[in-house]
Amino acid sequence: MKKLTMKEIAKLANVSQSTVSRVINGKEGVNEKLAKRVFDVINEVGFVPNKAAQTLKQNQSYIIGVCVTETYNPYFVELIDTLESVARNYGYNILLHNSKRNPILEWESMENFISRQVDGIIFVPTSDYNFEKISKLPIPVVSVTQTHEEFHSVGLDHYKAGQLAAKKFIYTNHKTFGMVGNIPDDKFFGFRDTLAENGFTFQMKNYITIKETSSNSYLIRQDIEDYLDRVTNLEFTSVFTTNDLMAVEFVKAVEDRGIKVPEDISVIGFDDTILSKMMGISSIHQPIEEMVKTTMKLLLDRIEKKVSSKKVQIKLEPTLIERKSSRLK
Amino acid sequence: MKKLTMKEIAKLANVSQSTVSRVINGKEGVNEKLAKRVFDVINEVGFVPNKAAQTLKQNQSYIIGVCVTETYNPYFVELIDTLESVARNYGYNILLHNSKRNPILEWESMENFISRQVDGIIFVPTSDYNFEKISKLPIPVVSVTQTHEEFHSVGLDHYKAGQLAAKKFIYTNHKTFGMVGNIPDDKFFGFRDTLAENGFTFQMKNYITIKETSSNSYLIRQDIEDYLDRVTNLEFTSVFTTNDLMAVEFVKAVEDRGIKVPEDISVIGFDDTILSKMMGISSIHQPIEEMVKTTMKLLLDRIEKKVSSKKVQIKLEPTLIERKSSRLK
DNA sequence: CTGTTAGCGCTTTCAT
DNA sequence: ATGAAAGCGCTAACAG
Repeated sequence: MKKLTMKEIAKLANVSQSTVSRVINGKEGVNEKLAKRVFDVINEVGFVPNKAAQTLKQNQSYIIGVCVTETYNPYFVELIDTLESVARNYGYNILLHNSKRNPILEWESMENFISRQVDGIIFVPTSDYNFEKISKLPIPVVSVTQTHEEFHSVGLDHYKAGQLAAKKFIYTNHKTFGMVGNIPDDKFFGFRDTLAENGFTFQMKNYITIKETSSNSYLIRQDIEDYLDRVTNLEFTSVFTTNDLMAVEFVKAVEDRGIKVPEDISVIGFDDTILSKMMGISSIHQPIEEMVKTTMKLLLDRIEKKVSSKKVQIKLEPTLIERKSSRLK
Repeated sequence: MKKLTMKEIAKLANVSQSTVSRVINGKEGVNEKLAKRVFDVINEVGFVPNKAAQTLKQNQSYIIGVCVTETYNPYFVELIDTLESVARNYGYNILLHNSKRNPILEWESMENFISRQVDGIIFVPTSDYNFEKISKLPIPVVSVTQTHEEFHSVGLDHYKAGQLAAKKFIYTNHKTFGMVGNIPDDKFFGFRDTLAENGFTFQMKNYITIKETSSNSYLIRQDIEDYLDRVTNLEFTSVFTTNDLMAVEFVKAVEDRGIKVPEDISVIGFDDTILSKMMGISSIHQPIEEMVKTTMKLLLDRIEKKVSSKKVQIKLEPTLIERKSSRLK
């Protein structure tokens, strides 16, 4: 195979270059015989048109820029995979970047996207550091996973997810509650508020903080061990974690210390990934397929119909998948 | 932010468009004052050059096409992530495709890569179905993970990996051996041959076949359960699995039937992913970083220096990471 | 040192 | 119905 241009195809088929273009793009009104001759040549030599030239000419690349914050958590991998499939069905390719929770890299990715002429951007924000700049980008942007007022966005209702976990623990007769997470977020507020509404108070000393920089199992485990070393014994019988990685490491850490799950403590994770499935840990399910389809539709509507209007936020419903890590107290 | 062109920057800075180009590309011999004026305008308005135009003009896109076969196995995710990091350090972006083990999709991806003017391709083959066509592509191609004579390729030495597992089992006094995998491959041959060299014969009835289409934990588990239902009791005390997903599902399946790991049976997995780490399963380690760096260097050498020559295969050394799933019989 | 100009491969208008 | 020609944004050869 050699790299070919339409000009050369035109010569081989003995037609003009614009005719080749018409044939390839299925424009009406090309003589059937000519069209066939062109197709034959194309198939024979394996010609594919140069998308850089098409992009330049049409001012549209059929690429969507996707920027995630990490891939260590299988949740994001499933998200990316689904995005790729759905985008492909619409005739788009994905340009994938990983900001690694670094706002500098995040902005670099955005510049790269613009530079590559992507038609739209789907991203998981690192923080609000670049919010203003990103919201001023000259192409449609949708943030995914969590909703933000600054963007079109679709995400799970994290507040409700917290409520769901709290309610489950309360209904199964737990009286003391813990959480594992980074800095308190909507999941925490939902959890805490629901406890409060039911006459319980969340004790901040039962919040196990995982450092923002603890991005893998080993580091998460360290943070949990540090907590466990400090408190000597756990003052709660139920715990809700911010993602499945934390749930897994929490379960392993306490079991190593002779505390039984779920006999001594109930655990509910978050994301419902392969990890919680494998380990039999209860988890809040993320409807990834629905989330991605909604996201893509939102984005393509802005790209194709140029619907701009005001920012829309779409919150999806969490559901709890019960496994063997949680039970009646 | 608005989409801008060099022409508009030129007007704003009151210079010619080629001067803007020179400044952006750091060419020598531009008056400092002019350069500063141009930079100021660029920074003020946030201009980034149109890469589609650059690609068209320079016939080089600084994109590398990457096509993997799946992302359900965390091994591939780590591979992709590392590829992205290393490529970025060299100034390249990654265009990611997933063939899902489907040769039709694989070839579509290759055509897309050519169409997008990627400078080179790194891929994990689905099968040998497209080998001939892919080896004729007009740009450098490297296959990764396993070596193939048809391509420049870098991969682990799978035969040696099989040897390693077999030796471990033999040295720890096992007398009966099993394997879990798709159709027999180099890992199997290394395993079987090493047993033979030590006076053992691998019994094919101890080979648990996982269907090629069983691409997730649930399906793998089904295949294992089918086998277990059929044989009533296991005729081996040691088993080597083709990847960590299989190892995990095997361990869970037998433990559900009251067989203890490692007391009753020793298990060695493959890939040394987060899964085996989490579950404490011994596994053959893949040196991903080394593999990716080697791959990228091989590819960039062909891209930049146009070193063509004959195909080179690079095989990396496997190592065994011992955890608690294997022990002395 | 800087500006003018041609041309990368394509789509699309215009002319025939 | 088909071809000729302009132009997308950029780089680089050429001219001054």
